[in-house]
Amino acid sequence: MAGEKAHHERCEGHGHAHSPHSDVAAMIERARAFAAARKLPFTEMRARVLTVLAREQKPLTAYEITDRLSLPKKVQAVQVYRALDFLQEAGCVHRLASKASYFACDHEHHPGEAVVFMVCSHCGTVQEAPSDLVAQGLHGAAEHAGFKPAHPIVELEGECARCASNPL
Amino acid sequence: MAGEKAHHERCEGHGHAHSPHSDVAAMIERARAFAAARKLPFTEMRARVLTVLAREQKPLTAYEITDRLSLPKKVQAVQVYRALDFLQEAGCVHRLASKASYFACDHEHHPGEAVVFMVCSHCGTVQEAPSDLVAQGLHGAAEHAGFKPAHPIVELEGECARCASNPL
DNA sequence: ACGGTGGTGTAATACTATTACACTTCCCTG
DNA sequence: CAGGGAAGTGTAATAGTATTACACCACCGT
Repeated sequence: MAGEKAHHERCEGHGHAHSPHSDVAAMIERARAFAAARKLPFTEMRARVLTVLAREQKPLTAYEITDRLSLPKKVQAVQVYRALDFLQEAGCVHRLASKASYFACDHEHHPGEAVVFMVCSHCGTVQEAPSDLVAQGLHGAAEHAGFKPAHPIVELEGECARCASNPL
Repeated sequence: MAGEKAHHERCEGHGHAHSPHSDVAAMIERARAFAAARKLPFTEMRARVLTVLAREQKPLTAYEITDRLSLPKKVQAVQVYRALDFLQEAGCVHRLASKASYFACDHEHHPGEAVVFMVCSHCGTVQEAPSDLVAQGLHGAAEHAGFKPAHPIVELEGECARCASNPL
């Protein structure tokens, strides 16, 4: 558990989904840098989708994003999906498989890392936490099965600290 | 890793998704026992859905199951979803969140256990492997965040041993 | 000017999952 | 054994998620 703890320490600041909105501008900047590095344009649509997600604490479905962007002019879901594809490749947005929804992420992920998405079933917020133990477990299971691992999905449904203490 | 290995040993026989079809009858029997324990009927629809999944090595979508069951008489998706709900509660079927599909599982899962679903991106088969390390990692991440864990989803996309050795 | 890569806008469609309701079966209990 | 309730079925309709197709546009390099 020692390595685990150290890892958490190193990553402190992560997962505080309730903080105001952790610097939307910085997230935009990160996406812009990714685009520049690949010589791809960081278009207005991409910026608008990322901004909507970055302002929200909770994951949104593609259609919820579509609705929020449909003023002043109606936007089609397919446009949002295209932007989401880009933003996911950029690592700025993750898809929550269990809810078919998307949320912004404000920090880098490293290859080989396993990140746990903790989803509150009460308020819907997501906290991310990297876990070396989970990564080792995945690696071990794969090795034992002769399986060549690529992309892990680790989601944990439960109740966040805030909701547990605010019975409401 | 010692505990991990022991766990694997104890569970040997798991995850051999390629074996003929690991005793459809036994899976039916397990579902029947679950139904009996709850004094619920193990109906024909439930048996048909489970049989289709148990014969298949790969996950199927609800609509693929619907198609397979639509002879001699057309079946509606909602009937399949109802049977799937029951079978999931019985622990005989799992949902693969990353693919929105369902597959049969021929062994018991224990509370607190974390099971990795290894999904081959080439042939689509799923192998299951419980991992104590993953369970510990999830628990640790949750504890660190003050998060009360309920239901974990752990899926690992990659290439299975068979596909890796059969380049085709 | 030209061609190519990549994005946009629009429409249509495919795929996944749920709700609603009328009807039946079974059990159990009074 | 009539009545009532829990649980399932069959059917139709609808909600929600994601993709395909295509015509057009903007930028970049030549």
